Amino acid sequence: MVIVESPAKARTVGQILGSKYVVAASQGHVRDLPKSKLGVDVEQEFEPSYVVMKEKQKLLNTLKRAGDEAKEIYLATDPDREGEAISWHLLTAAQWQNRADQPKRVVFHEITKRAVEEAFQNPREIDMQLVNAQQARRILDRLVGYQVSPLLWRRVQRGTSAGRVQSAALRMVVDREEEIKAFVPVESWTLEAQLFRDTDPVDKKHLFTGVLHSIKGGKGRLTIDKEGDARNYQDQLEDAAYAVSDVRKREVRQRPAAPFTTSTMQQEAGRKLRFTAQRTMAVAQQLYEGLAVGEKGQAGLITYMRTDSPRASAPAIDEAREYVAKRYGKDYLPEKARMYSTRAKNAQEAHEAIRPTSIGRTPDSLKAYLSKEQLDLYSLIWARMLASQMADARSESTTVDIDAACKGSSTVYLFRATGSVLIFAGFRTLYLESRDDDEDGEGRQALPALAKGDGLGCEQLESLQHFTQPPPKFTEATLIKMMEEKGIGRPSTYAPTIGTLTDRNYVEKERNRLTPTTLGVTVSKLLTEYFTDVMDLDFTAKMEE
DNA sequence: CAGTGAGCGAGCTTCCGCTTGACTT
Repeated sequence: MVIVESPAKARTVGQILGSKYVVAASQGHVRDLPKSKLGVDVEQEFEPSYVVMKEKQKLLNTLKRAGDEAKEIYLATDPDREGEAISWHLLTAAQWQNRADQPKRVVFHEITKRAVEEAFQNPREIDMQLVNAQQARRILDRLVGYQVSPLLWRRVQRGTSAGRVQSAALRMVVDREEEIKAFVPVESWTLEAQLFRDTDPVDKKHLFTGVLHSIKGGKGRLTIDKEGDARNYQDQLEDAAYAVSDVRKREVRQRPAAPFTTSTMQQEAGRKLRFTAQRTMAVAQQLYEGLAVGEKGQAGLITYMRTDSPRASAPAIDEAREYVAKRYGKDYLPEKARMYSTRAKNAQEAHEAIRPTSIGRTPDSLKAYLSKEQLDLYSLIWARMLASQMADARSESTTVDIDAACKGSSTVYLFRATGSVLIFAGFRTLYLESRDDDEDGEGRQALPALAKGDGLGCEQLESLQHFTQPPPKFTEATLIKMMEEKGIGRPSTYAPTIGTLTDRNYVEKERNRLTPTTLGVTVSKLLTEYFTDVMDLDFTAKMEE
């Protein structure tokens, strides 16, 4: 008998191993600390007392019976800290440690025939160091959560809660709100000239924008704080003579984004599809478990959706590259396969990236079988994976320096115009990651072909007022991104944690922006004052160490 | 004897991370 965590995974592994094996799923943890009391004896070396989870009792009985009948037992839970602990709990709860034939631990990071077979050729014992690390994590979370929360019931109101992850996330939202409130906008001005080549007709098509950059021969960029200064420059530049003094071009390459992890998928589905993190996960779960597609029956459409790894398996990369070559041609295929690695803190990389189980299953071919939500998310996952193995996009970026010689004085000002033209779309043909800030960025304009010495005309010169902007409020997407960066929470908890913050009435969501409530601010302030260590954003990172 | 109110004790809220399914709307 082989035990994995997820039923869908059990099906796939079962197909790989064949009929001599029974593959069953534990459906996550089967034992935990008791719900109604602390369950940790602080006086006795923090001894935990575990109980079988109520909803898992029947399942555990079934697993135990099947295991007792089996010739051999393989514990094939996920290859991470929690998975190791699940194996140990299964072994202990089913009392298999007394068997003549000890259960063996096997691990694989991808569900391919090769990886699974290799795992079964290299079984090992349960790694108690890893199990103990999990127990420490569990006990610590319980101590913080179950001892600090009651304090809030007494001091603030009943039903409130605190915890290592939720309180750190709450603090980020509260701190951000404070930054926004304390923000003092700083005024600045720019001078923008609408220019044209003096051999061109003066119409909208031939105009381009140059921005006052510096005084020729002076050092550093000109900064203009006040309207009066801007007007002064504008007066000096009245009827100035403009001419190109320098043209610089360089090629800019843009690389595709890595295949999805849970965090990046939640962010991107939030931005592009307006899904909440919870919605994204529910739909992804449906795609993972598979749907009746065509005549082949049930098929898992994507790999596992709770992962912190952007790495795709070698066969999946090969398949994507073949598809790119065939559909887009050789120009769109990088010479070597692209490899991606995680930047996230505390990543355990137990699973692959989130990708289609078969690139050949195009979104178009699934249209008839999927709901709109399923199809939208699948299309995103499919395109993201394929694009990750496509060639860079290449643009030519041009910087033009323009002399503006003032009439009636010897002063020459330097204007600068920047432009960018896409030369080769590469992966952008298929997929472009959206950004959190809406601004498209300057310098995207297409410039006319300019050369040193070209005379220019100025159609219009205007002074523009600007203010520095406060940091933006968090959205679900940006909060999840920040949590992952700081190593707060795990793929399985990003969405539920945001749920907790809203359930507790700590934050409110309005037009996708997260704002702390009075209650949220009160709780965060109180915790920060009295539990500085727990509220320290580095607490989790330090715990990992 | 019925109604009222003070006083006391028991039970409840709560964590994070792994998983799906039962249940409600």
